Amino acid sequence: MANYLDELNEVQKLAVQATQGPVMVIAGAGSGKTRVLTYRIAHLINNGVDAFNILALTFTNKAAREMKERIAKVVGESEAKSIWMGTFHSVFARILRVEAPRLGYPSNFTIYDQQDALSVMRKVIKDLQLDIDVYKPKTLLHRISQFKNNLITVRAYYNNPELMDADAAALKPKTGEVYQAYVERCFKSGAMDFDDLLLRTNEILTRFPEVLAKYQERFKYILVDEYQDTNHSQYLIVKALASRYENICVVGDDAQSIYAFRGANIRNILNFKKDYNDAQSFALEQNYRSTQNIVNAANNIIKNNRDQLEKNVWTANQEGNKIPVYRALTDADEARFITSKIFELKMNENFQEEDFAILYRTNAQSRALEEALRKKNIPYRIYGGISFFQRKEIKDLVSYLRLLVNKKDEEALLRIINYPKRGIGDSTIQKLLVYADEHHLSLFEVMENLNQHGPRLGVSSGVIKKLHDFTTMIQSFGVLLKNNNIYDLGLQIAKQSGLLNTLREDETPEGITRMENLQELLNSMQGYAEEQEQLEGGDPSLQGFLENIALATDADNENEDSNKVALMTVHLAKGLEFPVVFVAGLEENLFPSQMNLNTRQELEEERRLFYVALTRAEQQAFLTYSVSRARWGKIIDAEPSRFLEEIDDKFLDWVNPAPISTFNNSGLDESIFGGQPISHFERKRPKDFQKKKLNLSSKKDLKPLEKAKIQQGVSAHQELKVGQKVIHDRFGRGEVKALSGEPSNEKATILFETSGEKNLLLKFAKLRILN
DNA sequence: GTAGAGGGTCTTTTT
DNA sequence: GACCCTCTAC
Repeated sequence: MANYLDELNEVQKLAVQATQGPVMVIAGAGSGKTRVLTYRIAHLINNGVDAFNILALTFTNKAAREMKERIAKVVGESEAKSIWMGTFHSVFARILRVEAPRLGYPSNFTIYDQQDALSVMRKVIKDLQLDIDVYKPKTLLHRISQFKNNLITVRAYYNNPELMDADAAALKPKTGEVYQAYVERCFKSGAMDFDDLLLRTNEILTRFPEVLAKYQERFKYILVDEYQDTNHSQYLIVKALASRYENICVVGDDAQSIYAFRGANIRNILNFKKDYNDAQSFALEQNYRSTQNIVNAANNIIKNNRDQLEKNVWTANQEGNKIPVYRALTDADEARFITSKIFELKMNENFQEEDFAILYRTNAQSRALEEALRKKNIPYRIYGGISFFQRKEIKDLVSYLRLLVNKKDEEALLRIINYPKRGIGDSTIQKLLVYADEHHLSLFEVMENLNQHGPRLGVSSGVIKKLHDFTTMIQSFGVLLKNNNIYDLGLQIAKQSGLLNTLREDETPEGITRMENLQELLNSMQGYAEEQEQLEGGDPSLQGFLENIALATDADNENEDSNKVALMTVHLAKGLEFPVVFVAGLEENLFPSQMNLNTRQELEEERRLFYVALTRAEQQAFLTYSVSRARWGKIIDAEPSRFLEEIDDKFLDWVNPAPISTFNNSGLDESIFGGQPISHFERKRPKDFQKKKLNLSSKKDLKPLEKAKIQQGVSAHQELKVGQKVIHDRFGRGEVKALSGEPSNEKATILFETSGEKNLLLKFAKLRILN
């Protein structure tokens, strides 16, 4: 147990041993960051620091859990348990359970997720009678999130002419009113959204010095992982808590800051030394994860960014293979390539499914990949997307539970008041809402006192009865809550509310899945209760369970140790590593995203994202792009990502630069650009062509021309002649027997030596001509 | 009060 | 192609 220091290199060791005062660790990709954090905490404890005085903030729940396990191995289970370790959101939610009443929130406040927040926002905009096309709920929610993350409260907003002018200029002069109404509505429901968890923590630490002092004393040693991704609100919390003892250690990598859209401020890490003059800093530069080729290629990419701290990531690992770059014709083709590579590597090199990850920029890209994986019977798991707890059937049952914990939770109530159907329709609900508002009551308070309020609602006695029945049912669940564990409670609610029956009636495959999901939720309730009961200081309560799932992410779902290919966005892959990584969809407007091309900062973030993607790979990386892709249900053209050209060709292996049957897109008027036929040249010297083309693409004004070349450059008619010998990836050698079809849809009849005669669509068949 | 059809919008990433 | 909203018919 004492020899953990021997497992560290010199710099790592110094970072672990510098226990006092502010410390910054800049940790390059794969440089053993987690190891340093883990051993640093262990080292603190071994040197007499009370585990109880340590606060460690991580980016995901999973990271916290894993670190805790590793620490337990060094210092023992019971010590490790006392450390406060978790995400900002979960740690401060826990603190707010105690402290939030100071701000008028109930201690059993609900945590509104994105869906809830969106739904509140829609109602707010409707209430204020604003044009929903101008006041877009999502946009406003994002704007308000920015306000909150910068500690701009409603009042601060109204005191800030610049912000108000900006919103007025954006034709949204009522933004302040929306903000205010949104905040009030959440408050009335006893609910906090994600940003509130940080904002309200800040508010409490600022307004109540005695509370601040309490937590400063408690958290004498603070560690923050992924510091480059903290936002201003998080930054201020850390700063306040650390200001007494200044035993703060931040770990991160500016090159991996990828959450600006969520308010992350890369300046926090860039300016750490200004915040703490006497800060020691350490740079971990040796990469233990990846091959030289991967590390070098990644360095090629990131050096194009202007805003960054000096560092030189290197590795002593073996050189490794070059990184294949595959040019696909369609997204399906891309998926096919990836899956066949997986298949091949599994067969030939003894890889397991779990050794592979397929990373992409947007969740929507998973579809084509899934289809291809299913076709080849390769087990996979998708991370992210719609998480389990966001599913309708799950949220329905959870809403019953939420209402039990917090009767003011309006989102929950409105979701279930008429689901399953019990004849309480929109007009009734509207009347209830208006009445509750006028009398400053919550909806449920009105419903609990129907004797008093019922006659004044202006609804029929039949409806009153229905409302009464619903209220009685909820109250009876409240009784169950007192006498049962949460699993039994959940089961009873599912039965008595009619949810279970409604789902059972639906015998479609989707319906059956929903049923299974509900069962899964109940299982997880049981699992949670059992686990927490065994845990010292555990919280087996319903409230604890709800908080847990509100802040859970998909990646946290430790779904047994199944052997599956992982599919996820690059964002989700941060902090993970895989022997073989595919980065798919390396196309302009996709990666980098078209939304992030407006400023240098945005583009640099996309570049960091690509850097993160590539550095996930240990032994082998593959990069793929497609010249056409289905988006918005339409097929659109695509050009290779500018990031590909940023990597030196000596690290890359262009797999199939120019198949003769180029995708021929008819959407663009080819006559505009004219066209010298360049196809001949392309085919003979594919690599040069690639290079040239990519270089061209960096010059903006040449883009249209370059595009035109891709589209009409290599017409199959120019290339293919009857009698020509060709080779096909799957069918092998053959001879062209006939050509037919429109220019955009040409077909060739080819007699293959082994597979017989085939009729192939040239835009999909990858043929090479044999001379 | 409900169900189903049709039409418009949207997707970049997430605690 | 998914989702949400609105409209229409019962």
